[in-house]
Amino acid sequence: MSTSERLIESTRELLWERGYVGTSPKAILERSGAGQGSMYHHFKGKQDLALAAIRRTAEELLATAEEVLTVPGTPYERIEAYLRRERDVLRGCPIGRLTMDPDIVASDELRAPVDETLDQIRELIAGIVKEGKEQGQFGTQVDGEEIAATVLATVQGGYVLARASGSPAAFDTGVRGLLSLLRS
Amino acid sequence: MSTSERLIESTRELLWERGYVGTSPKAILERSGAGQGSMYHHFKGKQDLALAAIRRTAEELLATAEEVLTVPGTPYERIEAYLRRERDVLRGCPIGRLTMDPDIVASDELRAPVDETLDQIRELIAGIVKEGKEQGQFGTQVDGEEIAATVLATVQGGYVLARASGSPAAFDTGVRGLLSLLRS
DNA sequence: GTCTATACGATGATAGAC
DNA sequence: GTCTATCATCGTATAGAC
Repeated sequence: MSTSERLIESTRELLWERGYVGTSPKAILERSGAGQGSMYHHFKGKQDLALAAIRRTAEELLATAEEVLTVPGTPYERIEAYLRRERDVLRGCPIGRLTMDPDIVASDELRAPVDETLDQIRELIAGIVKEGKEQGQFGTQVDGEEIAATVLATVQGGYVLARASGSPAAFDTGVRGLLSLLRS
Repeated sequence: MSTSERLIESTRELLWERGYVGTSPKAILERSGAGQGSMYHHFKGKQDLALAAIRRTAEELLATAEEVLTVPGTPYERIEAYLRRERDVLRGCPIGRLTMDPDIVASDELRAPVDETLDQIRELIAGIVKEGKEQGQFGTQVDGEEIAATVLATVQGGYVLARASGSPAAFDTGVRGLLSLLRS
């Protein structure tokens, strides 16, 4: 792996573990094994490197979501697949966690990939719900965009509850609750 | 207000805005107007002061939740009151955001008030859902604990979506979706 | 492309005078 | 109780040699 690749991958890990404010260039250098000079040769600075890392993580997350949401099955089953997909719950969402970082939210450039990714996943889910409504699987009173936001929020909030309690159980409980409502 | 009070209040604000890793003793001193010596006289250090601040914020959040969840009305209406209560959505949850802070999650002492608060709110909601089931307002297939986790997760995740997009709208959309499911 | 040197303010705290 | 001084380390770079 090239030095620039190692820098990006190490930054991705650290951003996931410690967020943007909690990640120092020094920590990135130590983890990647790169030297000071290399980092500032390949990237303009911390923010520039973080941007590359976030963009890659965002792409990956979207790809995973697309994959899971297009498994064969009914609309309900595809949403269930998304909600129940394997996750490292206690690590939190590598994209969603960034929204709690003051420096990310303060920068339009850093926030953009976060916003776009969540938005695209939301649209995917909204389309599936719409399909389910047309097939009569969901009631006509439900709205695709709204349910999509609820599904995404349940996942993002599930991470919060799980990390608060130190156990993935709370995430699963919230998901089961939402699925029971989607079935009724 | 006493110096110690001003220190705690300033820390509460900064923890809400910037989290634990993003908050420096220096910033606290500047905001509170206190001097270095005062801070280390009243508190053992950053963590000790943060603990006092978090405990107070936790108490306040629980009190607000209790108040809203006991408004007169049906179980559905009380949960709706909780979901729709006035919030400074873009600021995020002063307690929930702490779960994305690596130093908070790494310390049992700092994490405890966060965990307990969310847990108590969850129990309050679970009790209300149970009541609603007994009154036949919710289907018998729904589980109080599960729905309570879903409600809390929708709120916590709503903050994430709102902050990602830079607008409170996503929070409201997720809430409306959940309410539509709870009605059906 | 990578390395070392250098810089300067911030971080988180201790010591001791008042 | 509060103030100022001092401290070692970290954070975030820039400069220039190799």
